[in-house]
Amino acid sequence: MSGNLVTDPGRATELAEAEQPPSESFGVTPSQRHLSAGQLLFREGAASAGVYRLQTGRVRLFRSTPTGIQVAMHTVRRGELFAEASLFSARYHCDAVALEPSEVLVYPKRPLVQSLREHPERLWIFTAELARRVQGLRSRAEIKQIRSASERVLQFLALVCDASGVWRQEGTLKQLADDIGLTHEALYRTLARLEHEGRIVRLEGALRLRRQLP
Amino acid sequence: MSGNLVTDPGRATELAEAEQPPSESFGVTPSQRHLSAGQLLFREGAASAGVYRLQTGRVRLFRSTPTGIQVAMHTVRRGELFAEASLFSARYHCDAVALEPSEVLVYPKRPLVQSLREHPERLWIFTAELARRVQGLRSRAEIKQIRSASERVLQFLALVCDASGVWRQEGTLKQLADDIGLTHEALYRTLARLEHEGRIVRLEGALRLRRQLP
DNA sequence: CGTCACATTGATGCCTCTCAAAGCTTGTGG
DNA sequence: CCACAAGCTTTGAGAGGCATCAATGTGACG
Repeated sequence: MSGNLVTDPGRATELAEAEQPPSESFGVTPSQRHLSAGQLLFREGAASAGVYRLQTGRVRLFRSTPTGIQVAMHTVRRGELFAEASLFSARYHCDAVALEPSEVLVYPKRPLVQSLREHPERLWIFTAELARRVQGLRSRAEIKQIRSASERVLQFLALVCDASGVWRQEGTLKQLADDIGLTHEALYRTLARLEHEGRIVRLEGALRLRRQLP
Repeated sequence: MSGNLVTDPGRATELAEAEQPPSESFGVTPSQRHLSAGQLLFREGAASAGVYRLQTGRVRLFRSTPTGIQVAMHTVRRGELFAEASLFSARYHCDAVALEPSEVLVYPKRPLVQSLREHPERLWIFTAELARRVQGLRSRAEIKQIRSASERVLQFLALVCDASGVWRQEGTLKQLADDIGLTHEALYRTLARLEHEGRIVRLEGALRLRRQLP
């Protein structure tokens, strides 16, 4: 029944949102936009203009609360789609600010909505990407809930490694530390300890998880 | 263009996934299923049978990793839809186990996919719910990243309170502690301290955030 | 009235953050 | 080709904060 429109993201991609292939344009040709550090992309309450995909740099979503506090909602990662909810709402629900010089793709709202409406199979693909993102966010949240640094690292590796237990790092270990919510010092110490305990092996630009003996 | 199909979830619901109204059936009549504590709902690799909504109890999603470790992917909350990704995949990507006696609604896959395919407006609503969930998960993840217990509580309150700064608690404080990733002791202490410092007011079944003077 | 779960407070210890410093790699410019 | 800067990597010392264990109070419910 599902036929050729079924998209199976596979197992290894769930935490690797940032590594997804350029992916669909959903029938819309996006325009590119450059943001300098500190520049505002959109403001809470403004009419929603579209959906964005971050190509390079970093963008943070803020929300101003009734009591005047600014709450960070999310820090967008490279390759990630954001402000999807603006498709279903007339206005943005948060501010978006570039933390560094950044490049974003803009999918203008009207054409995108029209495209998704007129081509249900595109909407299906869009929905599939959202469902995948929900999965990824859930596992990420679960990982960050773990208190122990070593347990957190081990579970992260278990989740993203391939069949032979190897995880090939994309960026720096410092970035990894940030990803899993540790300071870089804590991560370095933890990796050193785990290797000393024989639970992982450190390779050139990669980590290998060793199967524990019972 | 978007017309009457646009669904605007509003501001206050983003962290309150569990409090969403019974919501759509997406054109499918779900069946109910009871799970006893420890019972397996579905297993990784099994043919995906449908999508679920947890009514009462607790369900946890696990994943067996290549190295044999079990990783907790997510703990489902009351009212939450889960296993949505199974719509786009032939097989489940994780195990689902009831932690307590639980009631789930089952939306069988075939009819649901057919319904969503034949009625794009239902798919649109389904997508909107997913987009909302992405928002909610993001803010929740951001909240949990905050180290300081008092900051975490304050940001949570700032995010979910109404215009007058009041948050009406739905369950127990113990549940709140679990939601925001604190032990209940730490939460009680934090609330006591925040009230003593004059930053919040504790009401009957509610908390009020006091606007800070500059 | 007894049980059970939530609410609250106390004492202790461990773990991670923080600050600090040094080695190492990479890139740039003179 | 060398020197310098910048960022990542690594290790050290100290402290603060939250988890943990423990005990008591309190309210609901049968």
